[in-house]
Amino acid sequence: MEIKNKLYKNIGIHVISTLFTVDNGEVKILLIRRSNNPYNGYWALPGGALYNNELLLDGAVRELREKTGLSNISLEQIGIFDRLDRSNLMRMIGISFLGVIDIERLKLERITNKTIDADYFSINNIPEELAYDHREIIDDSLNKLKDKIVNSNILNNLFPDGFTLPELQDTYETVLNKKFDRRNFRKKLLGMDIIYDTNKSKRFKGNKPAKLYKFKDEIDNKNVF
Amino acid sequence: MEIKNKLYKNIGIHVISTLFTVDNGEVKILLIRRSNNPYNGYWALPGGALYNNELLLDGAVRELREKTGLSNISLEQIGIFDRLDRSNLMRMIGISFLGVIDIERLKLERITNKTIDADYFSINNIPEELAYDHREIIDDSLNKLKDKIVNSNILNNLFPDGFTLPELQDTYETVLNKKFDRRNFRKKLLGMDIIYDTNKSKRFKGNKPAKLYKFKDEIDNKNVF
DNA sequence: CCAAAAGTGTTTGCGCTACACCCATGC
DNA sequence: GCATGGGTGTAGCGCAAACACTTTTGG
Repeated sequence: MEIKNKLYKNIGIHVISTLFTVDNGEVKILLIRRSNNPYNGYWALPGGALYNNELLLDGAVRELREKTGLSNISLEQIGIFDRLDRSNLMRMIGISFLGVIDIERLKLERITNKTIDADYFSINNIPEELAYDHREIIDDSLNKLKDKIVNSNILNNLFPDGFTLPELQDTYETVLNKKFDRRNFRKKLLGMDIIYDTNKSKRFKGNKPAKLYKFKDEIDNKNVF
Repeated sequence: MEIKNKLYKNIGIHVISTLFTVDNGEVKILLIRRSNNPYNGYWALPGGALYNNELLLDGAVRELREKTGLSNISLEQIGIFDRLDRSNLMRMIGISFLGVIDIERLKLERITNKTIDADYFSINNIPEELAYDHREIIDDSLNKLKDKIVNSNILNNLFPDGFTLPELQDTYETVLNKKFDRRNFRKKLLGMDIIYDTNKSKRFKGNKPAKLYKFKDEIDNKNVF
């Protein structure tokens, strides 16, 4: 059976990822510089067109790998962007994804991947003009990130070896832009049955070592804040 | 500029709506019976293919009108379904919408619209075999509905003239499948600054009239339960 | 022994829960 | 005046917020 109606043709899907890290008291995201048209030379979120034989998540993962060299990133679908003029090539529906990665890996990948310019930017210092509607996607993704960190274990991706409670508290404070009492924070996290002790500890320069924790696999339906 | 890569062609978008009502202690949804292939004769959610020159929400509204005669329905985008075999015609990405409507309107439309068979079904008594992945979409939509009723004013659509607090409580109890204490329910709702008195009241057969309330326009960031 | 950050308990107040009686209306 | 469902107040409990000192380590 052949599609006749022209109104049903020439639609495509963009899969676009916002990869967050938290570093030095700032939320940062990964951007790449586009090397072809449209928006040649503009900074943009990593992403591209979905193949007609691939799942959305697979497409997002593939595009992230092709554009940045990063693999083994856990992404989640979070938004849809459908403005008619998103792309001037043909009608493109944008489907956005969110991921979290530790800063060390982000730095490393930025250097080793030669094929395209890539860098990470503080959320408060993003280039003025981004490709497509990526500025809008970033704003939406940041809001979704704020939800995710309080009701999922997504922050495990920021701390591959586990986090100390002070580190975790700093992360919450940075992303949510809010301060917490240290004792209440510990009590809450330890009392919620959502993290576990890895029996390892971490030492910063010159003081008492702190225990390393990780989020449990299943913490759904629990809200940290 | 012409799209060359075949992998970028032959993708389409389905916009699909789940329209909920609550009636007689049951959650019900609107289904239509398909009158052409694929899935000819199957019950299905109202929906269809997006045009390449229309917004997703506009497409969902249009399809709902074309398939059921219903207009002036407020819909919200809530999910994405991307299985490769969703449709055998071509690759179709399903984008789902949710709406709430009062039972009287649903009954009326079902009768007046002659062009296609339509009916509403209790969520506990849905036809075994639905078209496409619509069973999956319904299950997802019901979960989203449970979220929406506790943190948005979506239930205004179920009560166009306002609701009495006992009516509202019944609705919550039906959808969430949970019981609440009447006094605590009233205290909570009245104390949250999310509903207002319409200065009208409603009388059921033979007893004290109850005040009619409506949700305020902006109740974001407040969770009823 | 000093600096720096980790770790720990108690008190207070507020919001949620549990619970029983009076009120307005139609018939 | 009675049946039906609407409307109201209070006491106890558990969770969250506020708050300051001790411990461990490296230098």
